[in-house]
Formats: sequence, C-alpha cells, structure tokens
Amino acid sequence: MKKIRTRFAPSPTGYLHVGSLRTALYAYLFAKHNDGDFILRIEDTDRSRYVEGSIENLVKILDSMGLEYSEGVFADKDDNIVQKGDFGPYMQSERLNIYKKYIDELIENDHAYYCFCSQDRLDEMRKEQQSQKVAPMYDRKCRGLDKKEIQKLLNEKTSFVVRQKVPKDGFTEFNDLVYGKIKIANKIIDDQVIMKSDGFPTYHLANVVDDHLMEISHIIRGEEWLPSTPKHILLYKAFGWEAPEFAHLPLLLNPDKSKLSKRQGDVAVEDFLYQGYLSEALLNFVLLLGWNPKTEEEIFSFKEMIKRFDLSGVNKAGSIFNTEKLDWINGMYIREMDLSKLTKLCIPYLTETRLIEEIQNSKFKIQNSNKVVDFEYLKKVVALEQERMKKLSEIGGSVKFIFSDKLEYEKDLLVWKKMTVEKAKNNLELTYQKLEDLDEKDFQAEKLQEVLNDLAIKNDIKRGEILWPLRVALTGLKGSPSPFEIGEVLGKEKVLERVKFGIKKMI
RNA sequence: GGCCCCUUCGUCUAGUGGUUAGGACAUCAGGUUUUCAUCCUGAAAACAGGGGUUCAAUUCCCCUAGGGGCUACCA
Repeated sequence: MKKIRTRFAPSPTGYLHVGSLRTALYAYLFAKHNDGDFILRIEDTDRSRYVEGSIENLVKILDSMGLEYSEGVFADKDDNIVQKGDFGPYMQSERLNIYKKYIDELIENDHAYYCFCSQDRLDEMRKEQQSQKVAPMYDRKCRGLDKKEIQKLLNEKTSFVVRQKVPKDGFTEFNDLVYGKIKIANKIIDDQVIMKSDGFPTYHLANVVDDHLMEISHIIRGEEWLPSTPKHILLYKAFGWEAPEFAHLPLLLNPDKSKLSKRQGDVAVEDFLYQGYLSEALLNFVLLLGWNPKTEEEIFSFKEMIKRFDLSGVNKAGSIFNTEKLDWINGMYIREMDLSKLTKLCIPYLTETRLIEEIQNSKFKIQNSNKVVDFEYLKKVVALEQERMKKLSEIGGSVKFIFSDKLEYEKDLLVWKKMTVEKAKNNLELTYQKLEDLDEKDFQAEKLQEVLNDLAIKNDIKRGEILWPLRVALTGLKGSPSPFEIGEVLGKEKVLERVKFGIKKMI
C-alpha cells in the first residue's frame, strides 16, 4: 500500500491562525493514525505578503503544540532556520527553478501559454464584465498567439505571465473525502495564471508540483480551496500525474457566521497561548470543532487523538468559534495537571520572571508587589487556585490578596448571613485568641481545620459564623479558597495581623 | 451576478424511514461546601420552510429561504 503522507503548507504572512492549527492537527492526526509522514512546507511565493519572523514563530508554535513533522523547516539550537528531509527544500521560494522546468513542460505540451496582457487591460475587462453582471474571466486573448508573435514579444522583453490552458468543455470531477462528489463544468474555469510576471509560480502551480514531488497522498486543507480544486486536478492531468486524495475541512466561523477573522476577536494561536490557554486544551478544543469520535467522549490525550482520528468523523458545516467550551476544557486540564508543572506555567503570569532558567533555588519577585518567594512557596499559592482557574492569566489577580500589605474591604463583608456585627467581632476575637496560642508549625490546613471546628463546638457557635469572618479577614474577598488553606500559606504572623485588622474595623 | 458548499437546542455535536430526537459547554434551579470554585442531581432548550415519495419522514427526492466560500499576476 502507498505510504500515507500529509503536509501542512502555511504562508509566512504573520501569526498562526487557529483555523490553520486545526488543519495542521487533522493532517497530523490522519498521517500518524495511518503510520504515515507529516511534513511542513512553507508557501512563500507571494513576496509582498511575507512577514519577517513568521516562519520562526510558526516553527516554535508547532513545536510547542507537539505537532512534530518529519520533513520541512526546523529551527536549530541557535534558532536559525534549516531545512531537512528527503524531498526538500521546503520553502517554495527556493524551488523556483523546479517550477520553471514544469511550467516550460506545460507550455511545450500545449497545456499552458504565455499571456502578454497588461494589468490595465485585465482590470478594465474585469470592470466591464462586472458591470454587465457576467462572471469575471480572462477572455483568452493570448491563447491563440502564434509562435512568431510570442517570440517577438519575448524578444522585446514584454512583461508576461503564463496561464493554464483549461479545456473549453467537459466536466472535471473528483471525490472529496469530506464533501463527496464535486463536479464542475470546465467552461466556467478561468485560464488561471500559473506563473506571475516576477517569475514566481502562483499557489496553484507550486502546490500541485510540490505535492506531487513530495509524494503527498492526501491533501487536507480548508474548504476555501474546494472551488479551485478542479484547476488542480486539471493540472495533474496535464502533467500526466495521478492526483492525490482531497479532504477539505469546513471553515471556522465568527459569531456572525462569516469566515473567522481577526476583526471579531482573537484568532492567533499565540494570543490564546499568551492568555494562558494550555496547548493540550487548545488542541483538544479545536479537534472537536468539526470532528467527532462518534462516542460521547470529549477529553482526548494526544495519543488518544491519534488513535481515534479518522476523516469520516469530519462534518461538512462550518463551526462557530466560541471559546466558552475552551474555557471549560482548559479548566479541566489545569485541574488534572501536576502541581509543579502548573506552577512553572504560572510563573510568567504571577512573577516578574519571564524566563525560567533555574527553578531550583531561584527566588521569584511577585508582580506588583515587593514580595520575593521561592518555588515551593509559589506551588502553595498556585495550589490555592488550581481548581478554580480557567486560564493561567487569572492567577495574578486571584492570589493578589496573599501578597498585599493592606486589604481593602467593607466591614459588613465580615458579617455572615444573619449574624450581628457584634457577634462577628466576638467570634473573630475568639478566633484570634485561639490562633495566637497555636504554634507556628501548626499553621497547616488540616490542623487549622481541626482547631477551628473544635472552637465552634466548644462555644456552641455555627461553623460558618467562625469561618466566614475569618476567611474575609484573611482575604477581603467574597469568594476565595478556604481559610484553612489560606492560613497555611500566610503563616501565623500574617494571619494574626489580618484578623486583628478585621476586628479593628468593627470597633 | 456566476459557480460550489452548507443548514439538528444559544454554541459544539450524536442520531435513525417508526426514538420520550441523545451528549457536552453555556444558562437556570436544588444539593454538598463557611464563601467562591469543584463535585452531584435536575430543568429549560433544536430537526429553516414548502412540496413530494412512503403506512410512516428530522432522516430519501425536489423547490424555496437563509448562511458561507470562491470568483486576483493572494494564499
């Protein structure tokens, strides 16, 4: 059986779009599920749209996502871009001579022709066609040029492009692995430009040549390519090549159902990463946007994704990119994560340290605070919020109270339900006395819980009437982790200080 | 305008010629918890419309409507 090979073929035009991430993921999963290869090819044939640094960025993100490719463009130790693999180079801009050869072959075999029409003529023609409400198409003026004329224009160094010679009649059809049979009349297919006047090939030509040369077995790409697939099929035919299989993926949509775009919110993978979404969670979320396992499972490990993915589970309708569920999935992954690992990931959001060189014996300065703590302490702080965090970026705000020198809150907050202020104050005083007698080393969640429960029982007070005022005194917040856990993180001195502060408020 | 594609709860989706049309997120209610979160229980919530075919249609066919994509010397 033929080896399964898929590729991810982005253009280096800036950030990595979440839709592209999904495309890459599906292509990756399909290849790996079938024990095949997944390769990366950079489609940089449009020089005007090239954005500096985007290849580096892309490689970095793919790497952090775990979408490992076996051939393509990699970053070496020093972050230099290098190309590796049997069928390279993998940057189209470095393959110009290859395309040139194939374009010449097409001209030779009468499947393509020189076109000397000026941009102005083309623009005018298009305008005219649009005003008459006919489909804008090249009028094939240069299709009939004879050899002599062509040579003459060539000799005069007239600017030219090369166009694909599309059959005038008949139909081109193919079977898409997602959409099924697609059939289009050749007469409505334009004589597509395959080589631009700057000598660069267009997407259509470069794509076909590369996919053939790189032995791609399955082209997995976005639905926006569906209408131009017949052109590609025709190109394969013109070369006498067997076309690969096609699987087009439904688009990701804005809330208004248009194609997902930057205008209506974040679409760059790096933005989501920056906000504190975990790459596993993002992958899991995007996996489910347009694919389902035919069971009710929703959380998939990377290994499980590979095992379970198949193209038959891909649906046809576009899906709105709504991050509500992403938040849930992310929270899920955060809760399951090993505390040390989670803490490391939280460091950029919690401390002023951006680069984590050495965790052991390191000191971390807390953001917007003058506090400096070690990693073990950070772990305790993160543990406080692990089960209520949806995104890593929330950590700084949610544990701010731990590090502040003076809490700000209304005194009424100290009063629980129907309690009186007097009662709250008394209970807090009672608590103070009890905690004051406690040894520093007894400031440990379980012990505190035991001691405070005991206090409530002995004095015949509802637990809430002890614990609520205490918790508020320690946090100044309506909602927070329990006073036991917080007491442990804060330590005796701070706890007593804050309780005293609370009591004073009520005097 | 032309061509192509799509249409099940608010969102992601399952599903079948006969189902109480299932799940998840979000929402709401209740329980657990001192609070928040977690966790548990429950509720509300969908087959775009119209014609066929059929004993029976959400499911098959046609039409309409709506949405989207493409229509570049961009990918």
